[in-house]
Amino acid sequence: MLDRKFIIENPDLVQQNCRQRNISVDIAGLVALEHQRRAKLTEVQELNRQANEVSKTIGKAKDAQEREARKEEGRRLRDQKDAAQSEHDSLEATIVELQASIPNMTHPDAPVGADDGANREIRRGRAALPVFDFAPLDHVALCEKLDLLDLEGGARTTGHGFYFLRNEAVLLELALQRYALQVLLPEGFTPTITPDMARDAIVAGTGYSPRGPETQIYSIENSELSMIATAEITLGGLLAGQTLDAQQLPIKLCGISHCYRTEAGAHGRATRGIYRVHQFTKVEMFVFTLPDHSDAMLEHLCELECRIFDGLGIPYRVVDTATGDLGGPAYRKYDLEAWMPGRGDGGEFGEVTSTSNCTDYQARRLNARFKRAGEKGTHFVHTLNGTAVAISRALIAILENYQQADGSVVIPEVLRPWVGKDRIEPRTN
RNA sequence: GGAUGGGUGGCCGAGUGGUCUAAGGCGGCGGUCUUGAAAACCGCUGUGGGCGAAAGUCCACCGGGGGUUCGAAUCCCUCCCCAUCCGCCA
Repeated sequence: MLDRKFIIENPDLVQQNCRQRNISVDIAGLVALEHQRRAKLTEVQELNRQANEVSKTIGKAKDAQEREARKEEGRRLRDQKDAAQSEHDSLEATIVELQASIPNMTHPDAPVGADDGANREIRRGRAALPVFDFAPLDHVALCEKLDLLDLEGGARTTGHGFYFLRNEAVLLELALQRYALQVLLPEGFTPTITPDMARDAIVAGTGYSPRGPETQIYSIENSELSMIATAEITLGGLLAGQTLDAQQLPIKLCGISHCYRTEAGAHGRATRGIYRVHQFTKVEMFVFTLPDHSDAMLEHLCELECRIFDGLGIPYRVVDTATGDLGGPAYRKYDLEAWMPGRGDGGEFGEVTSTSNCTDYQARRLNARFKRAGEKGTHFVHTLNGTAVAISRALIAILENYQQADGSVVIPEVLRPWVGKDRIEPRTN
């Protein structure tokens, strides 16, 4: 959520930002409503003040008759106040709804454009695109040969979009988690395993809608809990409502969780295999910083993501996400797209990680603040999140890039200590 | 899941319908005194918001939400959390 004062004071900037981000919001209308609301608030406060004054005189009233007269006056004032208050509250509700639909402001260097076609490639990974002297398979075919994945079983027990991992796929999942931690722990991240469910209020505070037709989130019936779509939700929620000392920042967490996504509205873009699934495991970085430090921290998170994929030896490109393609909370976002030889016709890049600087947009809704010693008042922290490893997609990239002519898949060197072998051989039985 | 007791400012803790404008203490900040420090003494002390050029002033906030009342930290409902005991359980 943007700061309301900022919106009121900079309506043109905000309106222009909305246009660039493909969001239609009537900022002038919001400003007019806010002025009405403030006038109403002043009225409420004045009535409240008068009513409080009357109440104080009742205890000191001389006799029963005066007491009754004062009570009557108090009742009258409170009724007036309640009426004004409910007018105020409905204005407030309208404004909040509008305000929540306004996306974050945008980094001046982010490419301007309507959709992902305007995303700007800013970097390539160290590994070159693989050259195969045979026709490379996609991960579904590879998994079948190597007995790594049971999509039918997933569909039977749970539904389309769920899967069983088997054999070396399981070892790879665990190895990827350990590898990600190995890279992140020396960087000062606190390893964390978070709940896979969160209160709806926390889900909403992080910027996701827990319920409703458009939701990406599974919710638990007869409860106020939802399955998390990313550990960003629980890690961000961890400091909801807290006020930190400035010296405690930055707080760098890396959280391991399962992620559950309904993928509502994505059925038209259904993809083969485990590229788009309802459940996967992810190691997520989440950082709370001082406002001055969030730009540099975003670069750092991006650099860590690159380090992880360079270490895996997977070719990738980094794109600076265009204004029209940014999610609401992001001020700037870098996506890391890995080369997936089995995707599309002769290989395509597919998104494997994403890192965003949400500035104070998420913190405002979460009410996560910091305080500088000796200074009056508090400020909102900045929050950033970034994928260290989303297992299902990393798995696709590894299997497809490391496949060999004989149908085997070589294990990336950095994972071998945890997988315990160099290569996944086709099953012969 | 059941029973009981709790949740009050940065912290401890008093407060069962109206001088609560939340006692008292600790901590912190400023001052007096001192060569310096300590002690002692004096003053200050949270968050959000409205109006105002400012000084200031007003409103809200005692775990969250709702209710009763002219008036709620205090009474009622509900939810959350903590502690202890019991049951169940990997």
